[in-house]
Amino acid sequence: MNTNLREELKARKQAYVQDEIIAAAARLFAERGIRAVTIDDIASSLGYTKSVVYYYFKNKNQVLWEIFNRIHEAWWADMQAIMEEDTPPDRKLAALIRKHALNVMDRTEWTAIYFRDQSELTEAQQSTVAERKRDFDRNFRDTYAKGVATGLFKDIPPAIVTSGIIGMCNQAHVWFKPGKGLSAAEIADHFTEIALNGCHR
Amino acid sequence: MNTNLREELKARKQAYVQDEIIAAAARLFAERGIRAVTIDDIASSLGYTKSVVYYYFKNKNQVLWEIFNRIHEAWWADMQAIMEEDTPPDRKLAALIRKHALNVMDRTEWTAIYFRDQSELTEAQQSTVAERKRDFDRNFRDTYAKGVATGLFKDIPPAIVTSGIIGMCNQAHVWFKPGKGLSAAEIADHFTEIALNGCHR
DNA sequence: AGATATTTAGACTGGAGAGTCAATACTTCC
DNA sequence: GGAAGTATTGACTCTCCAGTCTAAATATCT
Repeated sequence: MNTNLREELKARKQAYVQDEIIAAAARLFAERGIRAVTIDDIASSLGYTKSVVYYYFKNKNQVLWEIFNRIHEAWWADMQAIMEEDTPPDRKLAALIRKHALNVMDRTEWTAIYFRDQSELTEAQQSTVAERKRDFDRNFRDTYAKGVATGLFKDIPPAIVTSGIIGMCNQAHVWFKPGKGLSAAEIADHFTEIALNGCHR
Repeated sequence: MNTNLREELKARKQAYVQDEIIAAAARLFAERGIRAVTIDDIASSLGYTKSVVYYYFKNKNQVLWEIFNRIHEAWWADMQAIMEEDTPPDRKLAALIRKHALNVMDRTEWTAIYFRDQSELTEAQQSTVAERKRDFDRNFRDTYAKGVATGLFKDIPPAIVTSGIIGMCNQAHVWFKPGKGLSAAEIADHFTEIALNGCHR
């Protein structure tokens, strides 16, 4: 009778284990790259056997794809929130940069996987990623272009400026170590300052 | 009798084929990542069989390591030349940025491999790479620090500023496509301008 | 308790690919 | 022409790993 309730409970429990597996996989993938990580590695890093992973995921690709989806969901939600604010281009750009820098440093593993293992996705998945990336970049670009139009920013091709700025943030995943040196927030602030200063008219 | 001459000729010929193999490997590695490229792939992209590659290289790792060495040699030589010039910090930093941006865009494959496949090297090779990277970064950092000391640059931790700037250049390997949009030189100039403007006091 | 649904273990298959080896082709030199 | 040195081939081995399958263990419900 309570079959609905049971299904729900089951789903919640499964979601929990899936999260666990994804987190473990992300750690390993980021460190060594997908191809160098076996399903056994993922499982045994959690004290499970391979079969458990295959019980919760269809195959290796699905684990990876889930990671990509989570990256996107998190980044995109944050970006949407900022885009909806009614602020002038310079403040909006500052917010975008700061948030992106923080996101990268908050989850350096995700960023590492995103850049390193994109080619391991299927063609279809890769197009989806490309599309999402276009949307992401466009928000940066449009914000910059608006700033140029209102005389706030230097008249440099928006695609170049924003690619540079986004790149500055992205690469932080390589060198940023939490707990060493400046905090993520401090670094994000510096980056924002440098970038805005750099393109301010 | 002309054994010296012959050895030399042989060496030159072998070096030529090795270059060919390395170039082919670099193209493939950059596109798909080391683990996804077989020795057969490399060989047959040149019309050879696997054995030819094994005739010229001990194993897959040596091909990769040779690529890393060439990246380093090229980048380091360029950097040395700039460091030896007797110019003020701001002009020196500008030259470093411009050159690095150009190097990245000139050989996007190399940069892709450098960032993506570093973990495929042996421990010892990885330490060597880390050491070289430290030297590379130090030149940027010291130049910036000098600029701060002479009041040219903002007083932001040099490691942060320069990591940001280097990152901006590095990431260009992901999106730069020669022949599309601005040229590498134009982009390098814009980056230099943005960066210098960004940290100028 | 016992029936049913869910989760885990472990053994197995099949394919792919790194690296080896012995045999063959091609060059160069005398 | 033939001997020594150089380059190339293709068949073979051996290991590793993704993914499957069956059976066992555990939890849940009545």
